[in-house]
Formats: sequence, C-alpha cells, structure tokens
Amino acid sequence: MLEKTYRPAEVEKKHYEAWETEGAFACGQNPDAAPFTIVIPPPNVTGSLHMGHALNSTLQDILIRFARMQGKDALWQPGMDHAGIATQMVVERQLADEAKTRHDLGREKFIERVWEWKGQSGGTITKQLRRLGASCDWARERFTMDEGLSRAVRKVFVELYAKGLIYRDKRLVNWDPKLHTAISDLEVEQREITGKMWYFKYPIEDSDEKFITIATTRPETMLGDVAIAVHPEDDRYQELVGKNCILPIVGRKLPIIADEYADPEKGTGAVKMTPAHDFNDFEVGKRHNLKMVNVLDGNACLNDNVPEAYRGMDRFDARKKVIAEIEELGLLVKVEENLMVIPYGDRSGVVIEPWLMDQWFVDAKRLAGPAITAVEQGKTKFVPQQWENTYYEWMRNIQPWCISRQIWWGHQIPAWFGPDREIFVAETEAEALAKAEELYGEPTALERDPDVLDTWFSSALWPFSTLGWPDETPEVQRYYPTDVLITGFDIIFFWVARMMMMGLEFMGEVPFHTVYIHALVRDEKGQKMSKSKGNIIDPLQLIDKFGADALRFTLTAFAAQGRDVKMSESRVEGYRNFVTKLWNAARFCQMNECYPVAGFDPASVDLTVNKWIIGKLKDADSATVTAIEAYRFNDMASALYQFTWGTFCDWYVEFTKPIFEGNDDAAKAETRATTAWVLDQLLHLLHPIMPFVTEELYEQLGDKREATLIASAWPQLDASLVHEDANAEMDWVVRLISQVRAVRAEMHVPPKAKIPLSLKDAGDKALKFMDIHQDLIMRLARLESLGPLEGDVPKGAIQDVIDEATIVIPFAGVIDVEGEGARLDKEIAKLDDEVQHFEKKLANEKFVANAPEALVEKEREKLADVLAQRTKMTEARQRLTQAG
RNA sequence: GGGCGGUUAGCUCAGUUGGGAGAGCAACUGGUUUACAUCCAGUAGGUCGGCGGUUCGAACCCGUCACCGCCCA
Repeated sequence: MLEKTYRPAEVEKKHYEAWETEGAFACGQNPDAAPFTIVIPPPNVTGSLHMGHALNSTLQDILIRFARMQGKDALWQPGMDHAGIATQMVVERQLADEAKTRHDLGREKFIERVWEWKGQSGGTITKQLRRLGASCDWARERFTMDEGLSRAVRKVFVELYAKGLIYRDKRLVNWDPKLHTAISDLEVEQREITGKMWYFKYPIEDSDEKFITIATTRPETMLGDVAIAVHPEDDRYQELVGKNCILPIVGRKLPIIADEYADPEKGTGAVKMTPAHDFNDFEVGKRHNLKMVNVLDGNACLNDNVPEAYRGMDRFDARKKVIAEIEELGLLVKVEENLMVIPYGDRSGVVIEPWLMDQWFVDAKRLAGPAITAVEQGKTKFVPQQWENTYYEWMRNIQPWCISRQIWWGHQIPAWFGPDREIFVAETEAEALAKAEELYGEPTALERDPDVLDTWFSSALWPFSTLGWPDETPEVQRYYPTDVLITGFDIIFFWVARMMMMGLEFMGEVPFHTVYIHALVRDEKGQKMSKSKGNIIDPLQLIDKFGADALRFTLTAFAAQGRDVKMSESRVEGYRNFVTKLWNAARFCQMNECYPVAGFDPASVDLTVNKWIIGKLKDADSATVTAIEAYRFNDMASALYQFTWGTFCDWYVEFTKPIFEGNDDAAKAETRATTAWVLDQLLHLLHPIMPFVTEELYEQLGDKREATLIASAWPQLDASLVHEDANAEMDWVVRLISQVRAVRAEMHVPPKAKIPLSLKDAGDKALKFMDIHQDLIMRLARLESLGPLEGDVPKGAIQDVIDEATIVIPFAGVIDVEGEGARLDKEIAKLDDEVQHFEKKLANEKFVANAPEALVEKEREKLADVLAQRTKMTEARQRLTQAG
C-alpha cells in the first residue's frame, strides 16, 4: 500500500542508485536503433549547481529520457572542463592560507596540488546533477584535462598552426594585472561608469599657436604618448599637422598627425596617441608607423620607460601625480565629468590593461566563414530562431582569438623555442627536437612555451573529443554529429560559436543540428541572481524541501521560449502539490483495486466513460509528443498538468466512484482495468519531467514488473482511440453537472442539501445520456432525483438551459424568487450581447462575401444556438414571474 | 550609437498560419460524505502599452511613439 504522503528524499536516492547500478543511463543498449546524442555543456570543475544548471540539465534530461523511451540509442555525454583561471585561483587561495604562493611550489608540484584538489573537492556538480535526476551516461564522464582530450587539444593546435590558422603575434591583449595573464575579449566585462575627462595643453614647437589641448580619461598613459592625432578635415588644426609638440613631464617630441580616428566632436578634437596602451591608438600607430612606448609592467605599475619619479608606481597613484604635476606646470585646462566604459576582468574584477605582448592567436575570421554558412544553410538551427542574429552578428565581426594564458593549470602549449627564438610546434617534445635537429644540423636544446591554452580552446572540441577523437572510435562514428546543444544565450559566443568552428574544421560536419537557447533564471523580482545581491536561490535546497520532481516540473513549466524564468519558492511549492496530487490519485487507484491487466486492449472497452478517458489520454500523449519535438517545454508541462489534474483527477476519478460502489461487476472490472492502464500510461508521459515519483509509482502499482519505467517504451496509442461520440456524451454530462453546481452555489442552495432535478424538453440524446449516467450525475451534482419533467414547471423553480433542454430544480418556498429573477436577467443580458455580436457580423455583407464559407456557416450555427438559448432562458424567466 | 526582446486579469505568464481573450497563483463565497485541506465546488477580475494604417474582421500583420530589459560598440 502506498504511504499516505510521498517522501521524495528516500525515493529519489533509491531509484537513482538503482538506475545507475543497472546501467539504465548507458548508451549502446539499442545498438540497432537510431542514436540520439546530447553533450552536456561542460560545467566548471570548480562549479556547484545553480539554477541555470538546473534548468539546463532538466531540459536535456527530458529530451534524453524521452528519446530513450522512444527506443532510440540515447547518449547524454557528461563531463567537466578544467576552468583554468578559476581552478588555479581556488588552489592559490588554499596555498595563501598556508602563506605560500604557487612559485614556492614550482610548476610541477603546483599542478600535482591542483589534481589533488580536484580529487577531493572538484566535481561536486556531478553529484548535484545526480540529485536533480540527470540521466547522464556517467561511465563515459570526461574531463578536458584527461589524456585523451589533451591529445585532441595538441593535435588541433599543431594542425591549425600548420595551416596558418594559429600564429604567434605581438599585439595588444587584455592583460589582467591581478591574475597576471592575458584573457580573451569575451572574458572582459565592459562596465559603464561616470569618470573624468582631463584637458591638458601640450606646448607646440615652432609655432604661433603656443599650445594644443588634448582631452584624456587616462592621464597616466600620457607618459607613453608618441603623437597627437587630429581629424584631417578639422579646420582648427590644419596648420598644426606635421608640426611637433612637446610632451610635458617627459619632454619627448610628439608629431601632430592627421587621422580619421580623431573625432572632432569629442573633447577638443585633438587626441593623444598611446599605441602601446589603447586598442584604437594601436591601429592608428600601425597606420602611421608610430613608436610603441610601453610604460607599464605586469602589475600595471609604471616601468623604466618613464621619468624616474614615476617608476614602480601603481597606475592610479601615477594618475594623481601626473595631474598634480600638470596642474603645477599650469597646463591643466579643465576637468569634466565623463560617461565612459571601462574594461574589467570577469574573474579578477580589476581594470584590464591593453598591453603589448607576444601571444598565440587563432585566426577566427577564417574559421568563422564555414560556421556562418552552416547556419545560413540550415545545417544547424537555433531555437528560438532569433538567436541566429546574435550568432551572425558576432561571427561576422569576429576578432583574432587570443588563446595563450600565463597560468600553469591547463594544456601547456605544444610549442618550443630554439636558442634563436625559432618556433617548433609539435605534438611531442621528441618531434620538436627532431625538427630542431633538422634545422640546426645538430641536437639542440629547446625551451617549451610555459603558457597554457584558454580553457575554451579545449571546450570547443568537446562534441568530438569526448567521443574519443582523434582516435577513430566507434563512438565518434556513431554519435557525431550530436543532435542538440542546450545552453543559455550568454554562452553562444563561448561555446556554440567555437564548437561550430572546430567541429566543421576537424570533423567536416556541424557538431549539432539544433541549438536550443533557454532563458536566464532570475529571482522572483526579475533580477539576475548574484552572490553580491544575496538573492541566489539554491536548487539543492529546493530539492531538499520539495523534491527534485517538483523543481523539475517548475522549471519545465516556465521554460517558455524567449522568456526569462522567474523563480521563487512558492512556485515550486505549487508544483510540489501537483506531485502530491498524482501520488494521491495513485493511492485512490490502489485502494480501489485498479491493477494493471496483462494484455489490456484500450480499443475494446464498452463503457463511455472509459472510452472517453482513453481518448483524452491519447490527446494528452499527442500534445506531449508534439511539444517535446518542437522544444516547447512549457506546453508539454501544461498539457500533462491539465490532463492529470483537470481531466483524470477532477472528472474521471469521480466518475469511477459510483461504478466501484455499484453492483455491476463487469463494469467494475472494465473500469478498474481502464483506470490502471490510463494511470500507467500517464506515468510514462510524465516520466521525462518527473522521473522519481513516476518510477516509484510504477514500481508500487505493478506486480513484479519486468522492467523499470526509465527503460520502458513510450506509449504507442492509435488515433482511433479518440471517440467523438464518447466526447460529446461526457462533455454533456460535465456541462450538466457544472451548471447545476454553479446554479446551486449562486442561489445559495446548501451544499449538503440533495435536490430534485428535472429536464424539460430534453431530446432523445439528452434523455439517453441522463439515463446512462444517472448515478454519477446524481452523485456529482448532489441530487435526490433525476428525470424528465412531468407536467408544468412548478412555482419558484430554479431554471437553467443546457442545449435544447431546460434544467428545472423545483425548490418551492426555499429559494429567493427575486434573486433567481435577477440571475436569469443577467444570463439573458449576456445572451443578448452575444446575439447582437453574431447578428451584426452576419449582417455585414462584406464579411459574408469575403470570409471563408465554412467560417460563415459556423457563425450562423452559433447565432442559431445563442438565439435558441435566449428563447429558452426568456421562457424560463417568464415562468418564474408567472409563478411568482 | 547599433541590434534583439518585452509591454495581455492584482502577480507570473500562455496565446504556432488574423475569425467571439486563457492558465497557474493571489482574491472572494462556500465546503472534509476516507485518494488528496499539499484538497474540493463556485465567483469575480482584462478599451491585450498609446496612436495611426492594412483588412469584412487585428492581442496577432505594417508604421510610429512611450516605457522596461538584455547584448554589442
């Protein structure tokens, strides 16, 4: 017997462990079936489950479980990425507690220490994904630093280098002065702030004009100025172009050059050029062959290229000193408030410095071409489609991708330098040495590049490296290209774009045919969740409190395309109630001995109620399948919610009660079998969203099942199970009961009172339905009698209209005649409005002429219905007055 | 500055080829006859952001404005 309440914690643990030990998640169980593959967007090894993961993983799990039940060879490939910077930071913090730095340990020991950390505390998220119910094929779990995946990284690097798609270059990069590494454009967060704009005047050499005034937001960089730029068509400065000015404090001569980059509208129209510290200036510098004067060191302190007084000073202290000195020199013109955008490191939170360095770059522009074409040709589709614009926008303006990082944790770049800085790129040191020997004519020692690759470089290979590439494994053959990538829009650039590029380059095929982009999970006020705001809702706490199924159902129900998900505890609580409802419905079935009957044939039932519920189940099945296939997760949730609660529990279960309590054994047997079967099918339909409670009920309700629900086949229901006649019949019964209930409530008939009910002018069908469903109508409408009206409508009877018939409730002396009159008047007024609406529409010749014939006909029928109803209602009203 | 998205019941949101506006929650009224008070029955609540246009007909298509959010520069 099912317990009185569902206990998610025990049940979840039990089934998850069983699934995992039985190998229920493993791919390859149906070697003859079509594969269906999802690679998980690898979470950081340092990460823990947040709402975004919970949503993301729930949706993936729904697709995977559905595919598995449909008999496909489902593979959900799990794993994590090594999160270079984040992980290194974690371990460095640990070392700091011991008053050590990574340099105290040395590279090798430090990396050992990171692996140690990973073994102990890394990968919490995979345990948490299990709590959520994620049916990943854990036996195939991969890590970007695994030997196999590292081999893939090396191979890709070497091949791209050979093709000229990876190169070493001296360029401005985003330098993080706290973490001491370069980072990519995507790892820089542009924050808008109100800062200051300082106006300095620089003295001019040999001119009538004494000064040229420039405006800058970064005074300290003036120490690295090498020119002044003005717009070629700016009349104010025509005569100065070609002359020199003198850089104050430093004393360097700066040429005044003409370049279109200078914006006459901005500041004074004259802009100082610091090519070693500004991306725009760098471009101008290249055009004009300007010197690059680097004035900063790796800590963003001033270096030896500046006057002595400034050396070693922090950039912000130097700024103050520059301003003070300029002011002292009488060269400060003014200071203004200025709205501007400042780059911050997304990991370190400090201001990023554009810094001139040798780094490795990927020629993303060339790789992007095929990746753009693939989407244009529909080889990969975005859902919702609007995200394709975002993808195109970024891909078409893609910049060289800086892939080298000055950290230790990650894939060390497979490049070696000779004594003359000649570069040897190879998969192994032996190969590099061989190449060197060939070049130098003798064995020559090489020095390996100490830098490692951007974590995203290895993530970009994920869809095929996890399957075993570069080896030609059966898995690569079978599961690549994968089917769907599910991720948030914030990841389009990081993963989607890069996986597309690498997939096309190395596999010759897109990595997935569909990219489903889900929304962001926010708090209930619509704010992004963040630690600093303290508004984080922890999915694990919700699971503890309400169960994983409730959380999953909530996320699914709110995963409407293109909308953010606003999460709050009360919503999860609401869907916990849904889980409880299902549990209790199952208890009802069990109490009434509804056990699955082997070989039950849904097409063979006789009773209308049973035909009807089977048809409704088929409708729910169709709606579910259609919704999943269109990635309309919220539609899926709502179809199942409606059927489970609104149809099965609210009506069907109530309909079965008089049967179970009656004496018709054949009817009882059929209804028991039907109820059991419908619930059983329903558990299948709900399983992808709510795997735990459904598996538990499946186990408890069946008698020694052969298989678990997770491994069961999706229902195959024939369209012929939907009976229009049964629908019409039960629809009439439902309407009759609803109307009687409404009238009772409105007329304040005591809920306990059993009342008589007669039908006036009922047609053959209505009489038949009334007869067949006598018991259940009487029970659900709380009647003492039910039958056709004999004689006239008695005085003071309550009346209502259902189709051609009039419901008559003789309740003489008890009801409030005035109130009943008012109620009927209101109904009649409502009908009047409707009549008018249709009459007006049909009187419009243009409507009749232009609208489709079928529609016009439908409108005519509706008018006729409404007219008839109004007549009936008016008659009822008259009878009431006459009687009163 | 460029791009994308949003504005529908008190709240959160559906509304898929344009054809009489829906759900859940909240509110209100009333209920425990053993599946379920984590419940049941019922009621009320909306010029679908504003203004124009197309159309016989617009929440839906077009234009425009307003406000909100996000991304990029």
